[in-house]
Amino acid sequence: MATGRTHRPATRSRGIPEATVARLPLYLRALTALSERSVPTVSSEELAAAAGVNSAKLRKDFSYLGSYGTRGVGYDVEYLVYQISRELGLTQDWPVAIVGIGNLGAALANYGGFASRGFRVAALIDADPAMAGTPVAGIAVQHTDDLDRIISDNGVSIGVITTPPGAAQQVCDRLVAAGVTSILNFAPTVLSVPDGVDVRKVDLSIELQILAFHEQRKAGEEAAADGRTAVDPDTEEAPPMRATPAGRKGPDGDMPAVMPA
Amino acid sequence: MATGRTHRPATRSRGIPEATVARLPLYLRALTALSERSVPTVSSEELAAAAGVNSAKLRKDFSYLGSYGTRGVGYDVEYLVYQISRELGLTQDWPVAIVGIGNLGAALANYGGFASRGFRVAALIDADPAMAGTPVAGIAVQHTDDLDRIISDNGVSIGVITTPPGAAQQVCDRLVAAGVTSILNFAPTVLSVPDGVDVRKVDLSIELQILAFHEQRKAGEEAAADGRTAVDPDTEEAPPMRATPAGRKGPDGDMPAVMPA
DNA sequence: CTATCTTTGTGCACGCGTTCACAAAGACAT
DNA sequence: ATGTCTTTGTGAACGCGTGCACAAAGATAG
Repeated sequence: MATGRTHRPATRSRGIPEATVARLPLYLRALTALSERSVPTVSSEELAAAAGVNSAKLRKDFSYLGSYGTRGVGYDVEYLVYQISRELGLTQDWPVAIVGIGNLGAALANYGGFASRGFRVAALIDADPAMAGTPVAGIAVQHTDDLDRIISDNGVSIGVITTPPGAAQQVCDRLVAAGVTSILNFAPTVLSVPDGVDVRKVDLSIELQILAFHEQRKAGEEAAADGRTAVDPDTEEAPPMRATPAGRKGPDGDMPAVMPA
Repeated sequence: MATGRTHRPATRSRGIPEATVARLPLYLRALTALSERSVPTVSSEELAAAAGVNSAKLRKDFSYLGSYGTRGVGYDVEYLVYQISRELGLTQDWPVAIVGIGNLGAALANYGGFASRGFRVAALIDADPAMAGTPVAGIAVQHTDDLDRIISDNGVSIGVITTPPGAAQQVCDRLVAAGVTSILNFAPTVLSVPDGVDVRKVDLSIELQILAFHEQRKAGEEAAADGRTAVDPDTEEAPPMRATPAGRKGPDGDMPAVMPA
């Protein structure tokens, strides 16, 4: 830039769209790969392809961070890596606590991708007294009773919940009370938290159900296109009408057969 | 290639918005809980609260499925459970194959929430010959060489990828070639697939980075509100200017120090 | 049957995010 | 210096999703 404009356009900094924030890690990953291959610069077109997004979208996203590109050339890889890292807050250390060391919790503790970007598994917490002291991924599991102290002592502000659904809200409350203000929830439960606390949820079951919806739709369309009997759910109707006013579902649990008058 | 076609107006079927589809599993979960408590009917207000959404949004979502409520009363729980299950395609069996039986893959195989809704782990596949035959979650792991046959024999149309990032695209290609049309990707990679194949990604690292962004922002605002030195990233500037035109990042891997003229 | 009360279903307006399309900016060659 | 060529940065239009607010529908009571 001619005038070396490194200053924010006033209130612009607070206005990074959420959708853009969600894509920054994607760009960062692609840029890191380029960096490792010692590629000095990339065009928006190339980077967009690597990140799997539209190039116009990418340019607009970067424009929110400031103008870090050079027209006619592209973006400097190393510089962008730094800028995005800084914007995402990855230049600092983020101690993370995982609560609920079952199959999933243990897998996450062992997951390499975790530590790779400034996130450090600072503590593993479980409600089972028998697990206390057991090392998982090289870290001794601690008991829930000490949750408060553990969070405080380690300065944890990001908590990961991998408990059974029944315990999630309670654990969440305790984490928040202890000072955690960001939560990544793997339990299939809707967590309620006070203002100022961010919750992001990862739900395998929901993802699969969304895929199933599209899968079913594809199957229906395909059958229709083949001239065969459509399997389209809207055509297939024949829903279960009322059985008995007090009818309950069977022990199976998922195939009801009741409907109001 | 990725340019794809433009003649796909998002959701084409009976016009159920994608955002609505993503919420249906949420409603279903809340409804199932009510069903287990033998609650006969719910109002949109109650159900919305249980699902953590706005009641108007919920009503509008349901309106896309048809009018299944009764004014002045609410919705019949059992009936709604069935309607949503049917719409999502959960009344049928979905055999799922998990490829990459490491920490995460094994955890998923053991995850109970998987089988709970019509999804059945039909096969576990791994590239390590030493794992072949080893039972995980009661299922013998099979070798990647037989991927094609395994998918076909079990009629798998949904695949879950939990391999290291380097192998993900290759595994994806093989799954698609074998007939899989829906993929749930846990590997931190952008998968490219032909039209007609749906991919959903679950990325722990990205979720954490998004949380870190907001966490950093909160910390900055709080500091500013306290009248102390702001930690606002845009104020903190002092970016790394050019080092040497050929300067590369250190072995550490994340703190570059280069910038173009 | 009429009146009142509850709750659904939806028309409408608004805001966010995406995409197009192009002018401006800079590199590079002559 | 001038011209050409490449690529960024962004104004503007568009479409989707959200939430308000209310009329219509039905239950319920008298």
